[in-house]
Amino acid sequence: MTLPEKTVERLSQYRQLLMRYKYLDKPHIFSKDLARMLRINPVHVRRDLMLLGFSGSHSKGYDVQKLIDSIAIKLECGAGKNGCIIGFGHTGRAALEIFAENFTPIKIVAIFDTSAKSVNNTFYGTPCYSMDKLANVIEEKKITLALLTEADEDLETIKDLIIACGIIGILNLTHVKLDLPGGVYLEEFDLRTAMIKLAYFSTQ
Amino acid sequence: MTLPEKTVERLSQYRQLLMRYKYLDKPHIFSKDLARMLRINPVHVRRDLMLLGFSGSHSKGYDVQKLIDSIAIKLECGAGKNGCIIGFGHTGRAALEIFAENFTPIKIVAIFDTSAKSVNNTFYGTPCYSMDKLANVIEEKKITLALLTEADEDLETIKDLIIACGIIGILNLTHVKLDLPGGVYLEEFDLRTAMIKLAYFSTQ
DNA sequence: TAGATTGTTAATCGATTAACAATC
DNA sequence: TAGATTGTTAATCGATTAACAATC
Repeated sequence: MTLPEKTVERLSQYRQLLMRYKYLDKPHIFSKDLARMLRINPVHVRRDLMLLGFSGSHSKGYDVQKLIDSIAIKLECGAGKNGCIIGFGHTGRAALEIFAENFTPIKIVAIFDTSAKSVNNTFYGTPCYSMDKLANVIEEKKITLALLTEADEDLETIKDLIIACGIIGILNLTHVKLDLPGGVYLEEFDLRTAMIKLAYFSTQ
Repeated sequence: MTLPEKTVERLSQYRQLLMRYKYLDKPHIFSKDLARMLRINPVHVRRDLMLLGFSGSHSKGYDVQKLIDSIAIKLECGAGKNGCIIGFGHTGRAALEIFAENFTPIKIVAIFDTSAKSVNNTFYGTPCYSMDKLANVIEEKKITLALLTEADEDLETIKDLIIACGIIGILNLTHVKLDLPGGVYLEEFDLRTAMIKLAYFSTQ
């Protein structure tokens, strides 16, 4: 049974937060404390954990380590997935830093770029390939997720190519709208649109 | 009357798209064509424009130039707003590039960073200041929007300071959750969470 | 008139939250 | 028992979309 989108978002955040919390050596946590740290409603926490199928205790709250494990099992589906970064400008570099410095269930195993300066070098241990290696590397390394940033090449062409090679999830950080076949999941974020929303709602 | 969030997002995208479309010298456009280019439902377009108070013609569709102007007036509230970037790592640089290369109603007029390499230089014409200038520059340049990226300093302290100086909209690109007083609008994007969502839903 | 399009309402769907029973 | 918390249902709210009248 598939979890709602927002529940998945929050579960991922509960886990991130609890990973740090557990060093406080408190073995249990109440929904209201978890909620306060994430600035959300405690009912959200309890409902999300109910959907996860995780139970707490009326007197002690939720077992921190068990909850971390339970979320990990559900979200990681047992094993980490391989991802790649396409386009190695500032956005691509920012993304790589985040994945290099933090434990996440996704492992970035390849970078693709057109610039001669980057190609054939490694960054945080991740090799950068030229664009014409896209198909080969994605297939060889069994990469299923792609983080798409502004690249010099035509995005539609890149998109068709990577989907043909086995990419089933794309995070599109460019301003270009992509037309995807069924079976490929898309997540998008457009900085420009976010700022315009901000400008509008901050003065309402 | 305040527009729904999603309508504001789409209006901003209609405008971006039409700015390019108008060079095709087609003075009018139908809702279905606009919708197809943005991969959305034509009803969305018509409903959004209804909420904007913009009318089309049954035979010709919508006047492109008039629609661009009408969205601009609504979203820009008459004048561009000043924004700043706090933290000038890769994320901050990626953002600056986007705002330098594209016309948007938001003008980035200051960058703040701790690194001696960046401070006192200008990037795409935008000056970079040291963090201790935050309060002064925000007040002097009448900056109301802030784009927050990972910085060395404590984010809670920065947040309290900039709100006291007049910031009313924050785009938080860090993984830290911010607690904001009423009257300050918040927009957030967390790359890690987005990738985890992608990993989960791409295999459902 | 027939066909295509706009404009608008009502139905549907998902996310949030109020309410409250059950439990410790 | 009283008080606090979990677990769950039902109500509410916002976003999407189906349906259709009005218009060219």
